[in-house]
Amino acid sequence: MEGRRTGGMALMGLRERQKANRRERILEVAKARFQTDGYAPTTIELIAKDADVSTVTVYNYFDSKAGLLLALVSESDQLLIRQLKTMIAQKPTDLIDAVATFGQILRRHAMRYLAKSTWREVLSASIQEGSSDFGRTYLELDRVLVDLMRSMIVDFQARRLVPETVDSDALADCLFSLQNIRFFQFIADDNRDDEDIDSRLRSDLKALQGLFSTPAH
Amino acid sequence: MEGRRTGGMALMGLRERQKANRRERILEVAKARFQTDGYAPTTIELIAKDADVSTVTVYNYFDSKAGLLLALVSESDQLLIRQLKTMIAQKPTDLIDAVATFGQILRRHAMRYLAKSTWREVLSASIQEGSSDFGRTYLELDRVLVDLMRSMIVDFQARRLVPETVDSDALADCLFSLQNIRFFQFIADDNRDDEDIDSRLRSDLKALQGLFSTPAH
DNA sequence: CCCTAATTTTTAGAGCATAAAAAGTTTATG
DNA sequence: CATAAACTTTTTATGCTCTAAAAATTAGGG
Repeated sequence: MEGRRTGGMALMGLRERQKANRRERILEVAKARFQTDGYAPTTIELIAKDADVSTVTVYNYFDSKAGLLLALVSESDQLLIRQLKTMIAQKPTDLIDAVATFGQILRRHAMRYLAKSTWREVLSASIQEGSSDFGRTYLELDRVLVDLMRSMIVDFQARRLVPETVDSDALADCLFSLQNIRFFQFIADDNRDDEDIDSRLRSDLKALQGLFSTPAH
Repeated sequence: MEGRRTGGMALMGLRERQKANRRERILEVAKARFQTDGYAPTTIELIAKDADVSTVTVYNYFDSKAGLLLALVSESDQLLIRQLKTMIAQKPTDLIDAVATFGQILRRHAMRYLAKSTWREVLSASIQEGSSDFGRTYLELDRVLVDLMRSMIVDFQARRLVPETVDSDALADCLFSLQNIRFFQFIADDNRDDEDIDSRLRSDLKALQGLFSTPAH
């Protein structure tokens, strides 16, 4: 999956090495341009010129401008995953807090990497190109994050802080999804800040707790 | 809000009438083309020719191709809202069932209107153009749907089927959001059918019930 | 009936994206 | 080591979305 680290580049033939080089050069200049000039003002032609390739080559590597962006984003996975694992390893005792923190780590990571307007392009593209190669790569990240959420829940269950009768798969998927749609809303609106979404997510969970804590009927 | 019914068209001057006519003509031919030929193959030039205006006029009225699509979608609101109100008026006794039905009505309405691939464009555009005029119009629909969900919850509370201590605003927003992200997933994947999502939504709610029904710790 | 203000059309151009042919390299083979 | 084969990249051409400006049209008031 993540085998694009160039550690073993010496083993590759020249052709492969050049290919990896071009790919990395394109990603590098694209990232720099997107961060400084923004997504829309950065033209493929400019990226191609910076990376010293033709515009068509950029398309050969990344299918589309949005595909290039998605490739860029999925490169930042590792750091995010590490941060989330660290949080889980600290054995939080309150699930609501833990889910809220999970969301917060995601949002802060996202903001450190790209501007909201650029993230709108990412989310937009991930829906549109869900069946293309690059769309799938992005969806893969979601799968990994759900897995992390599940491992966290299983850990809560092991400590008897969550009933063992609960389906951890379903709960992980559900809690991640809830967190994810709040992330969407965070990205969609420039005026929504981190705290805003944090309290929203907490009141979501409080409301659900209130709904189910007194067995209905 | 919904004052674009042309009932009072006789009161308008000729200029206004022509404008309304052009607008409706464009929407009409666009809808027909999107439904028969699909979104991508339908060019603005073709729509303009069908509606007997210039291509630039289409842009004057709807900003973009996606904006035209969003305008089209928000015209189908009324029927959807009526269907949801009918369901709520039937006083369902199980909240989980009711939320699942809510989602089902939404999905079936959507599928009656446009193909999944076209809906992907809609969702994609609604994120991207969240701050533009047409983006706001679409977000407005979400607000109306959350209101419906809230009225349903308040009704449950009046019948003592949901604790009155629960914040109905927060719960409505949360349950709608959960339903909404499952709608997103329904649209994103051509291979996901209605039942698939229905059971997913139900297991979401079951999992949450299981989480909170035994007060943790 | 003419003027003006609003609206549409024309025109030109930038940028994204794709397809096919041409040119250039790398790798494999004798 | 030269040459052929395989693979990439570049060139070239084209279609579409979208914007901006000037030019043409047309409704409505005096």
